[in-house]
Amino acid sequence: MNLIDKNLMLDQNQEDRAQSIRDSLRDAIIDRRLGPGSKLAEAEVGALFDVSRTVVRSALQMLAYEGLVRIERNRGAFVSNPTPEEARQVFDTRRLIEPGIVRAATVRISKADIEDLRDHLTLEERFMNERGPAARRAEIKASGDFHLKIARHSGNAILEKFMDELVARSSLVIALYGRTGVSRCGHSEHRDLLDAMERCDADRACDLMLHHIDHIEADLDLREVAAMTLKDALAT
Amino acid sequence: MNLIDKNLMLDQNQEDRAQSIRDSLRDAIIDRRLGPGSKLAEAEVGALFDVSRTVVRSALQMLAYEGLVRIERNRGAFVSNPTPEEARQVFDTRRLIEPGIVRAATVRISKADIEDLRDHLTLEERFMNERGPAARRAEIKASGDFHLKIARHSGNAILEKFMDELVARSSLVIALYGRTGVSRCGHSEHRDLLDAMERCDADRACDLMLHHIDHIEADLDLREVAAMTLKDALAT
DNA sequence: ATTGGTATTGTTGTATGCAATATCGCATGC
DNA sequence: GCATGCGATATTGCATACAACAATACCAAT
Repeated sequence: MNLIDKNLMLDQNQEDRAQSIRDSLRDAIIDRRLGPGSKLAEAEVGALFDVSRTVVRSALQMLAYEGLVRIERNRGAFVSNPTPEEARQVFDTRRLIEPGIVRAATVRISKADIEDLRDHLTLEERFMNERGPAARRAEIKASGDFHLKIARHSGNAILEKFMDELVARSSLVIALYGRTGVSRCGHSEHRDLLDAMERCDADRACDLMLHHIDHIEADLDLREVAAMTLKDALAT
Repeated sequence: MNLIDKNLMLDQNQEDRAQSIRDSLRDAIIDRRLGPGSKLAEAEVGALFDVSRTVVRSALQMLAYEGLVRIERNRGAFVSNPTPEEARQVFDTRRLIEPGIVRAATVRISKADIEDLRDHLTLEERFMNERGPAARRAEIKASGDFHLKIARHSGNAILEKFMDELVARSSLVIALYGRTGVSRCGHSEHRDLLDAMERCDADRACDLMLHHIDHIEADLDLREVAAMTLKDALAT
């Protein structure tokens, strides 16, 4: 018993600071408090979190690996601005894997977890009915979280990680190319999806998920964005 | 440990050194020159590549992010040894995304690229007919590369990255749980797959890919491995 | 012989210093 | 007025120093 207690204590005490900085930055990017292109200076971030640049660097590299941040040598880290092509790839990938996730989750999810998701939906709807940019951000965040919660019930940690990345990148894409900011129909679609899952109708749930992703993408305006620097233009 | 390719290092003069160290370690893990559980001490790796621990640390963190290395706080980095459950998740995920990759690649691939893949197949077969552990390693590496090359023709960089991770993790899994080391039927299956792609028969290609993945997984012995330390046993 | 405790050694986590590189401001020339 | 060149400034890349922690060796006691 001494062994176990000790291990638990250590686990709780030692929270990884780089990890928590990563999470904070990640949330800020997904919430659009940090827009695409924003500079993330090591010293500045370090001062905010009261850590050295070493730790900040580590956090930035994680974000770079999942594509939320672009690191340019000797220039620093910037919040990514995905091209329309990258945006398409994000949604193509989601179309490929989310139906499988929904199928797995439909089989495994419990009644209690369905209830939890229903609570989440009412939260989404509350944000939907509020006005203002803060509510808009909360709405987008909650909408992504719905997809992540489903992934968490797929029983597959790898798929879960992939979805983390895809949902985060989707948020960036919507920030850049979204027309209405978030599609109006999104939430009734979430509800229909959940209903199908509750009925254990996996085929229907997959179908709804596919159309849902299509609708999210249809709300984007993926024409090449105008203001491109010469440098970026030549980089392609 | 003879991991270093001096020529490669010289090529990368100004390029990102951490990246090239990551690639070298990655190859060594995939090639099983570094077996699951091996300790990767920062100072040791740094001495081999003639860089400071800072750079090594960055490389190790990348590998940890893609699941090839496990970093334990204050203890260091070790080559992962995936559990049977993780192994199943790797193959479940491959079953989910590789058919889509093959479908996309079948549409987009050119005649010349098909030829290139055919050359790759003859290489695989050569390794298959050789004896000895070096040939075995080369065979496994080439087999994974076949899947990666197809992913590279999907036209989707995100899927490509996901496949990089999945193929690397598969190699680890096969190293741990493989019976014959590499399935005998694998290469004729590769050839059949390529034939279907050449005929632009995407449905057939998807089907072949699914069965191919099943066959790889069927060659594994995923019963719980015996020798578990008490510490690991309590960690679950 | 085994357990428990303590000193020693080695390794990792983080901060910081220095060199290399990019960025910005300013002056100069056209 | 605008562009160009140059020096000052700021920021990153990397190595290293030191602190914190874990692993090991060693010794004493039962």
